[in-house]
Amino acid sequence: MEQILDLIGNYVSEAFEMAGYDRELGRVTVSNRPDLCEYQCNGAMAGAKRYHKAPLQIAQEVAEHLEGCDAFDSVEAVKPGFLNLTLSGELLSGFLNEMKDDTRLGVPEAEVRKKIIIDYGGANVAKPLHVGHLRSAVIGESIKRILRYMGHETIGDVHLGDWGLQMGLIIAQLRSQKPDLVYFDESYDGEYPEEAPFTISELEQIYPEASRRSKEDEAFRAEALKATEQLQHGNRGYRAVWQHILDVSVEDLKKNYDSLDVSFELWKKESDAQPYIPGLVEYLKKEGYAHLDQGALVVDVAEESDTKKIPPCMILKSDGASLYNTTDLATIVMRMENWNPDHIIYVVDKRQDLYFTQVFRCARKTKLVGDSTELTFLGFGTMNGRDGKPFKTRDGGVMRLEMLISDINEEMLRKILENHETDQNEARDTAKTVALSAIKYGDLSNQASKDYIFDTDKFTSFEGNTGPYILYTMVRIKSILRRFMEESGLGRDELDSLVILPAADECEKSLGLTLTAFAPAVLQAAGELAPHKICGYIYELANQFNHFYHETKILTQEKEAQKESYIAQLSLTLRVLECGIDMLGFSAPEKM
RNA sequence: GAGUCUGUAGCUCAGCCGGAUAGAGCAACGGCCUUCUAAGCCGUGGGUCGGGGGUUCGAAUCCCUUCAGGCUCGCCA
Repeated sequence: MEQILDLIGNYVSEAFEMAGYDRELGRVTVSNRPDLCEYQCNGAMAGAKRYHKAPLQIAQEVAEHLEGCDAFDSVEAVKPGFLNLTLSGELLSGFLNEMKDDTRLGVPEAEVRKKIIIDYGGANVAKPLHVGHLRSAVIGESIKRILRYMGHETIGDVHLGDWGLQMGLIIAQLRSQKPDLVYFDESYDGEYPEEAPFTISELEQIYPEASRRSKEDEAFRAEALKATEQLQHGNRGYRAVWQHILDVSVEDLKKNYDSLDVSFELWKKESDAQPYIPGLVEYLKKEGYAHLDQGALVVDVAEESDTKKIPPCMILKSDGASLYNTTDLATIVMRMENWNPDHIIYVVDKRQDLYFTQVFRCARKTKLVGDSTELTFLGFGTMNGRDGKPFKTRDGGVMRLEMLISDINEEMLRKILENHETDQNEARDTAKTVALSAIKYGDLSNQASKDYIFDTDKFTSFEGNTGPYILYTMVRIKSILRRFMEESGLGRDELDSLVILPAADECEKSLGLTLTAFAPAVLQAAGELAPHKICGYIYELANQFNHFYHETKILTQEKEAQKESYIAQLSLTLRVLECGIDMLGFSAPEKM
């Protein structure tokens, strides 16, 4: 369906044309002075120079042509040359009725359906998720959902870190702790046990211990390096241990991501890209893209327009070993070969900006990706504590994501039980739902690229611009709709066949106008990969509803048609909110 | 040192591809629950948009400069 601004703009453009001006000047925007009008057109001022006329005069001429136009209740040409527009109630209600009958709620589908891989999560095997992983998961999931709503084919890939020295460290450490395990018996040639020789919590202790040890124990470090190499060259026992590490970790990671309502279509790993490396290196050498520099194999990626020197993209270290760059390039090769995406989006810490610039340039220069494939680095800022420094536990350690979530869950449960007498189990479920909204909304309502302060007190206080406020608003609507359905006998879907009448008063009209702004908000969020635009919109809509709710008696409305109109509008409001929070990655409870 | 990002109310943030009186939330203060969930609504106070130039009819927004802070700058990921 048509966008509201286009719909209005057509009338105004028509008027510009009739008055003898370029119809392009008739572009309409939402008013930034709601006290004066609902929509505005600044075209008269933009065209003043071109037509050597006072802007106000142009505006007046255009206004004359709009006189009697039934799309507007009023059209005014004012001061410098603004055209102030107030929509007619009929046009608005007509639009809303069309919107509620549209399964897409008025949001146009992307003109070209693209295949988009979103690389987010950033999890590593054998290491617990910590708060630093929160942003990538939450933002990536939301981006994926927004793009999916736009009609794109989206593929989320967790791109697990399961390769390199970290694996060797774990194996070496395990070997020194439990040397008797069959995996370390080189003469053993039977089947290895199905059961892993460690639990996830043991595994999570092994890595930090190994990491610490490698820094002070040279011999141990050498051992770990050797183990890494042997693993990569197919040592049977090490492979089996590695597989156990993977299995145990992935199971645990899935559990954690589940609790965040974050899911991945692909659980590809760095190791999956390794087979592509030899061919990649060969190709880069053969085509003359790569050359040796200080013993390392590199591809130059500097460009003339650079404002500073961009270092070359390193393919192989001087000792011949591959590195992160190599794996990332190989992953691109793998993705192109298997999925041939139109777009790959990396949701990664913004500190990796320069690094990804190198990788992207390299991939493009060496034609690993074609011109039709877009590569985007979506860098996010650091999640800080209230002191403005990276978020830590009270004693200064790295906080596990699990802890953060359970802290917020508990706090939320406490508040729910404090406010209402409810069933414990029900309250627990509700608390989880609300807590998730608090965490996700708290993150997503900030611009992704900026650092933000994760203030536990603020997020759990759920007042103002927070996830819980949005959910509370939705619960209020659900409650009204539930009662209406009980008394009318109508089902949830049937509510949407009720007709929305022209607004009876100002606050109802405001709500309606805000509803029409859904599509532009989604389009902007999708275009800019900016979930915070969805948050901003949803918050505004929740505000408008709460205002309307306060002013209007809905269920006790005597005129049946009016009541039904209210209900239809509330139902639409709820659907928009549900759609919005779904794009953010959380959902609303029935009660709270 | 170079590059880059950020600087908006006491605090946390929107607004930034130029438009009318710079917006929210928190905190402070004052109202509103016999009536659809008060986790709500309404109101008051609070800003030289870091500073200085410039472009423009018009600048928080664009350009230059300056100050302050963060981050990055080839064999880590």
